[in-house]
Amino acid sequence: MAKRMTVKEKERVARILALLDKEYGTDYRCYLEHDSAWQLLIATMLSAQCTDARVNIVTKDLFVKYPSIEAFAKADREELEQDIRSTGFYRNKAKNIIACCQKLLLEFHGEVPSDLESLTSLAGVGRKTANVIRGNIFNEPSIVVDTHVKRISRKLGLTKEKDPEKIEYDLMHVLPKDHWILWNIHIITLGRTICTARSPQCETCFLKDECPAAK
DNA sequence: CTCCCGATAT
DNA sequence: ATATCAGGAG
Repeated sequence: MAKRMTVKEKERVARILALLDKEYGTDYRCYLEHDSAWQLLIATMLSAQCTDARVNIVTKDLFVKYPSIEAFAKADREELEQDIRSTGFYRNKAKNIIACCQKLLLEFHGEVPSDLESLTSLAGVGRKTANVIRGNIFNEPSIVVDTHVKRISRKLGLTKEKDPEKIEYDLMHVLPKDHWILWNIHIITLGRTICTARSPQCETCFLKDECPAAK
């Protein structure tokens, strides 16, 4: 995406946002169930290459068995691996969760930090997971580039990049700040229902008139 | 770039 | 059978 948007492109983006707001509302609802910052952090770590529905099934029991950061920090690695097995990548995820929680206790007083640098210094926490925490827990305007945001932002012509960090910067220029957090939720909702990766339903999509890929 | 990996839809 | 799922690290 060019650094400067034309007036017409700004208007198109505004129409897209209005259509999304109209269809899905502007209430922010996180798809990963949690009742604390550290729970959302672990749920998001588990969500790598896994559906949010599966993560919610696993975390329902997981957060009963491990009710605190301390519990995860001293967890038996092989036992935790089995507890989270169905989310995939379970060896990496178990190792990362334990190391992450140990570091939270040792270096962050058991509190989930709010800045990008601290968050991404935690094992298994990359830019995407860090931005989920910043947006959801701390209400910091942040763009989360996951598989749906990547695919659909490119389809809509809002970026031509493939690198998530470059996509993030493009979207920061294209989207008004008050829609940064909402963009993820709306695009994920769209991506799970209409604009799926395997068989997008362009004919019935409410964005088809604004989407270059629908023609 | 590769590897990690089970569950599900197509 | 294969592509895909709220990615991250080496």
